[in-house]
Parts: sequence; structure tokens; C-alpha cells
Amino acid sequence: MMREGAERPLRADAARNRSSLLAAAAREFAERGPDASVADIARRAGIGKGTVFRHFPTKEDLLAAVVLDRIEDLAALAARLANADDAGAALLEFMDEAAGRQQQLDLSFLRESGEVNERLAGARERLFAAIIALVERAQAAGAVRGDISGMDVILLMCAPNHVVSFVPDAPPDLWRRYLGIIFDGLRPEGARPLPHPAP
Amino acid sequence: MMREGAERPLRADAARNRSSLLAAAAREFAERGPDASVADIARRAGIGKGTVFRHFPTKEDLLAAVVLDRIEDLAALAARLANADDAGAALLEFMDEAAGRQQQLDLSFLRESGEVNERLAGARERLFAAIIALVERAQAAGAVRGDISGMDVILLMCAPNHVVSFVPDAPPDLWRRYLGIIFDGLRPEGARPLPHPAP
Amino acid sequence: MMREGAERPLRADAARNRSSLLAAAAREFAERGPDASVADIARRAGIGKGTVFRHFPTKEDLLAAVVLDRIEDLAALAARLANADDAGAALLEFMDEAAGRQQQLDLSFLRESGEVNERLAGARERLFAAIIALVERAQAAGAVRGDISGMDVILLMCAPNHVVSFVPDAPPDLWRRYLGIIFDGLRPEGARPLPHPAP
Amino acid sequence: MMREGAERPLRADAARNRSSLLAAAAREFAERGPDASVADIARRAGIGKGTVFRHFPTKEDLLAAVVLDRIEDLAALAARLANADDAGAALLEFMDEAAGRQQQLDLSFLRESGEVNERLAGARERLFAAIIALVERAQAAGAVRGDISGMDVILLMCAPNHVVSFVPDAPPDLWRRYLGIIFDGLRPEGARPLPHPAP
DNA sequence: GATGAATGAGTATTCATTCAT
DNA sequence: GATGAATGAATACTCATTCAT
Repeated sequence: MMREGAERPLRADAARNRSSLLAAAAREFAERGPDASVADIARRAGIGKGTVFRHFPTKEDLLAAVVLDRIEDLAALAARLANADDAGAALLEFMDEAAGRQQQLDLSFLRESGEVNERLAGARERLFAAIIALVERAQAAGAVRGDISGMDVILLMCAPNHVVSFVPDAPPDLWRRYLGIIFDGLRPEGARPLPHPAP
Repeated sequence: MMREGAERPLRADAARNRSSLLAAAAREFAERGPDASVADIARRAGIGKGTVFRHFPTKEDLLAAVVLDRIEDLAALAARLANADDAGAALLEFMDEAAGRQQQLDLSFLRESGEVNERLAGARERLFAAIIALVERAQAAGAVRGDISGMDVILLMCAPNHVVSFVPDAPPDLWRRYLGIIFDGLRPEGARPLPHPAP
Repeated sequence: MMREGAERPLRADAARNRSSLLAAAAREFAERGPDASVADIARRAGIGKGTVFRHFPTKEDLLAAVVLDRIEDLAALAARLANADDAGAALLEFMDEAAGRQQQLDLSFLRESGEVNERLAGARERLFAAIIALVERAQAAGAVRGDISGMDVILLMCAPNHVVSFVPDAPPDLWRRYLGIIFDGLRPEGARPLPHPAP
Repeated sequence: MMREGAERPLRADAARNRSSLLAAAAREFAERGPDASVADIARRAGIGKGTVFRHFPTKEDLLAAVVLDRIEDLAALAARLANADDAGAALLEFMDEAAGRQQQLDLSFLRESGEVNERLAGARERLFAAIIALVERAQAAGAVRGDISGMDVILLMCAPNHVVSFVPDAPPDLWRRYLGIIFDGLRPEGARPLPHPAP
């Protein structure tokens, strides 16, 4: 009998399957968007379709798990940068890494995650808190304008990838150009009052 | 006898259907993306499924028509702003209107239009030319940094809407906040050299 | 007020439409089989789709009308040959002409006609009677075996076309070869008793 | 580990489904022609529509499989008869069996098979060769006229079924009558020179 | 009467999800 | 636990037939 809520440790093969499944799903979702087919993911992971559903009751849950990975990754990154000497550079580096890793994967999780998955909600909170801290330090250092919030950074973080996705044969780091522009928009120099309060 | 190439005017009912179809398609594509189903669009337009295909032989053609509408709209807008007194304000107004009208509709047409539809390709060229002109005038007026191109503006134009689409119950003009930030990033003040050339 | 059952004479344009419709339908059905589309037939006839349905309430009725034409044609032919000097040659000529005119059009009317259309049923009866007469004269002349019926001839009449329809790029009169073989099967020489009575 | 090219044996349920699917498809195609609907076939087989497509990626592939079955069947039959004592009787028996098994299924495969399916093309070649051999032996034995080819037999083989298909409530072996007539046409007695060379 | 626009039932095919092996 | 077979709802698209102009 299992303790209430305890997660039984996976058998070795199950663990292996789960991680190649997640890796395959991450790649497929990045390449094909959320319409990637479960069959393709399973094939890419080298496992059967049924196994996918043993690990995740729903395709949406699988997507949530991939997203959770990303979020925990980013939260760790933000934590690592929390005490950097140059707070402005730290924020820029965070956004740079975030855009670089996020690749095509969008932010849908910001919308849906809360309902779907408790653990995801927790990770999201940690990430948000860490980003807010980065932003506040950068503001204190005068590197970033005072009227923006952590949420603004979160939202703008993936814009470079999205923007670039419309360029037919975009060079792989074109997104850096748009991150540059957007980050310049976050600087205090030349900042005009914003027409709408932060969400 | 019809003039060469002239399109016979639609019958009254056909014209009504066509326009409610286009309106419904615009809304559905905006809300659901290009995977919106023809059946839903037809239902929303209050017409039969078959009627959709009488007007547009293919779902893709329907999407192209919606996009064509948007593009011609924007091209007209850009043309109207071409000689405004304040070139910087003109560019900002263009992006503001563009974001406001575009709503969720994305830029996929930048990718696919050329192949699908000659008329669309033409409209796109006109729009691009007009935007480039707006940008160059704004640069000449010193309102916009010198290292950005018309293409940058085109790509960034829809970012505010995209960004906002991840906020659950976003107020309807929240996008203005992000347009403000991005436009500040296009100003000369505080501009850092961009890490990648324009596409 | 019209007399009971009288068919009012068609207006000149209606008559013209009707006949080009029948001609177009005959060609389309011959080329594409009974799945030829009403739209194609209308286009080929140079009339509107609606007009097709004004003349024939149903696609099936249109097919029946085409078939009726053929049947009346064949009945006239059979009548013309009824008194030929060489009764055997007359039967062969009938089958030859029948196959030549029938082209791809099959015998479905034998199955369905009765229910659909009274006039067609009448024409069919006349045709059958005439064929039976041809056969009986040929038998009396010793040119055709005694154990076959008019119905046999009717059924076998279109076999050559059908058989040839499976040859990819068949020369246009290849069917004559198979008519030759089948007709030889109808001759008294070498005839073996048939394993099943005529229908 | 599987041998190269070996087809893994189907699971028990899959094999059952596959064979009821093939049986249902054979009947439906025979009754309704190649336009029989996949949904009807599935219903008749007592399986889901999706299962049809798991077994055959395309309706056309399903048809090809049905046809392949028939062809291999016939090829085996022809091979079995290759050394019969009475060569004329052997040919007749072959045509009799062929017509009996073929039921309504037509010869479309003669046209399309080559493109679709390599295995089918091979089976067809074997069948053709075997039939040609039967014909030549029958000719050598003086049972069949000299001016006909194997292709003639192939083409005429299904004519009896086709012919009978126009008789409303035909007794189930009426086709034998027409095979009798046609086969008498293939005999040397009473043979007239044929008006067109064999295809 | 003629036209062609509108309709919706019907078609092949895909795919997330369930379940027997 | 893992597998892949089975399922059926959903999708884009066609076409005979009806109906407003």
C-alpha cells in the first residue's frame, strides 16, 4: 500500500522511457507546434503509442510536462543569475538564454497550466518570483526602466522567437536581433510613459 | 459582354454571404488560428458548408482572402500616412492601427502568400514598400534608429497582440503597452548595436 | 387548360436546350459512365444546372432519357432489318451497329427502366420484339443455332464494348473482334448444348 | 529479430479483422463496383472505419488487395490445370471456375494494377503466362481455334458475369449459359476470320 | 423559363484515446 | 508494464437537388 500522494519510483525501464518520451516530445512540439501527433512522438521516442498514454493520460498532459521541464530549467537559470554582479547584464542574459532554449515552444502554459497541473503551477510561481527579482535588481541598478514589471519580461521573453518564425529561412540566431530591439525598449533611455498598466 | 478580366458583380445574396463568410472567417481564424474548421466558420457565418466552397475552392484560399483583406487595409493605411507631418508619429500610428486591426491574426501570409495567390503577392509588395517608406522617413526625421529596416517593423508589428494572447483575461487594449515598449526599442535613444543583420 | 396526358409543345429555346442537353449527356455518360456529374453535363450543353433539372427531375431520369434515345434508335434499326434478304447477315449487322452505337453506354436500363419510365418500357418492348423476330428469322435460315433466344442476343450485344473497355489504349474498333467471336458462338456449327435455359 | 523483408505474423485479432475486411470488401466491390464506400465495407465487416485504414492505407490499396487475392487464386488454378489430359476441357474448366469465382468483380485491375502495386503486377504476369499456356495447349489439341490469343481469353473470361448482371433476378448460375456460347465461339468449328487482330 | 447560388448528406482520411494481447 | 490494434469523432471537400433572382 502506497502512502497517500507518494509517487512510487519508476522501474528502470519506465524511467528510461519517460525521459526519452519527454525529449522526443520536446523536439516534436518545438518543430511542429502543439499539433505534433502522438504517434510521431512515440516513434521518435522509440516506444509504443500506448506507453505514451501510460505516462501521460492526455496529450495535453504531455505538453504540460514538457513545459514544466522548460519552466524548471528557466527557474534554475534565473536563480543562478540572481546575485550576478551586473544586474542589467543578468536580466539580458536571462532573456537571451530563455529565448535560445525556448525555441519554438510558446507560452501557452501561462494560460492553461494552473488548471491542469499543480506542480506546474508551483514551478511557474518560482519562475515568476525569480524573474521579478531579476527585474527589480536591474531596475535598482538603473539598467532597466522603472515602469515595467516582471510579467512584462515574461511576456516579452518569447516574442523574438515568435517574430522570427515568420521569416522563411531564418538564420538560426536571427532572434537575437529582435531581443536586442526589445531589450533596448526596456532601457530607461528614451522611455515614454506606457499607455496601459502592467497586467 | 464582359470586359476582359472583369469580375461580374455578385448577386445580392451571394455578396451578402460572401461578406458574412469573410467576417466569420476572420474572427474564427483570429481566435482559433489557421486550424479553425470550415464547418465552424460556415456555422458562424450562418451559411451552409457547401457555400463556403462555392466562394473559395479551398480552405487555404479562404484564409488567403481574409489575409488579403487585412493586407490591403494596411497598405491603404500606410499610404495614407506616407506624407504626415510628423514622420515618427506616423510610423507609431501605423503600428498602432496595424496591431489594433490585426487582432490575433498572425503573419503566416508572409510565408505562404507568394505561392498561393498572385493578387496577394502584389498587395504584400505594396504594403512592404509603403512600410519601408514610413520607416525611412521616420529615420530621416531622427525619430527612429538608423539600424532597423522596414522588415523589422513588419515583423514586430504583430508581436504586441501575440504577447498579449497569453494573458488570460487581458483588457482589450493591453497590447498598447507592449507596442509602447517595442516602439521605444526602435528609438535612437539608448540603442545598442544589434547582434544580427536584418533579414 | 391542357388535355389529360398531352405534352405541351416546348418553346423553341426549350426544345433547343433539351436536345443539346441530351446530346451532352449522351457523350458524358459514354465517356465517364453513370457517375458523370450533372454540372459537367450542363456545362457541356452550354446551359445552366437548374435547366437540367427543369427538363429531368432527376439525374436518373436524364440517364433514362438518353437510354430511351438509344433504344428507340436500335428499335428502328431492327425494324429496318426485319425483312433483309439474308437473315443471318441481318442479325450480325444489327449486333454490329448496336455495339458501334452503344459505345460505352451499358445496359443498366434493362434492369431499372421498367420502374422509372413508362415510355421507356414501351420502347424496350418494341426493341425486344424486333430483336426476337430477327433471331427467329436467322434461326429459320439456319444461320444461328436453335437454342438461343432474343434475350440472349440482347444481353450479348453489349459484351464486346464492355470487354474492350479493359484494354488500356484500345483501337477504336477492337470490339469488332469480340463481336466476331461471340457471333461465331451463336452459329450452329460446333454448338454444344447450353448448360442453362435462357432467362 | 525479424528476417529481412519478412512480414511479422498478424496478431490473432488483427488477422481475423483483416480477413473479414477482405471478405466484406470483395462482396461490396462486387456488388457496388469500385465506388463502394469504405464506411459500408467497414460496417459489413463489423469493424470500425479506422481499422480499414490501419490495414490498407488507401481505399485503392484495399481494392488492389482484393484483386490480388483473386488473381493469385486464378493463377494457382491455371497452374493446376496446366498439365491436364484434355487441354480443351482444361481451358473450359478454367474459364468456368474463373467466372464462378470472379462473380461481379470486374477486370479494372488489368488497367491499373501495374502502377499501384508491384506484387500485383507480378501475380498478373504469372496469371497471364499460365492462361496463354492453357490456350496454346488447347489450340495444339485442336480444341480451340488458332486465331485467338491468351489475352482474348482473359478479356472474355468475365463477360458472362457482366452480361448476367443485367438480368433482374438471375438464377445464380445463369452465367454458365453465356460462357457456353462464348466458348463455342472459341471453337474451330464454324470459325470465321476475325475482323481485328488481338490486342 | 433560365440561371447559378445555397444546401447538406456523403466520402476518404487522420488522430487522440482505449483496450486486448 | 509495453505494445500496437481498434475505434469513432472530426475534417476538407463533392455533388445531386432546391430555390431566390
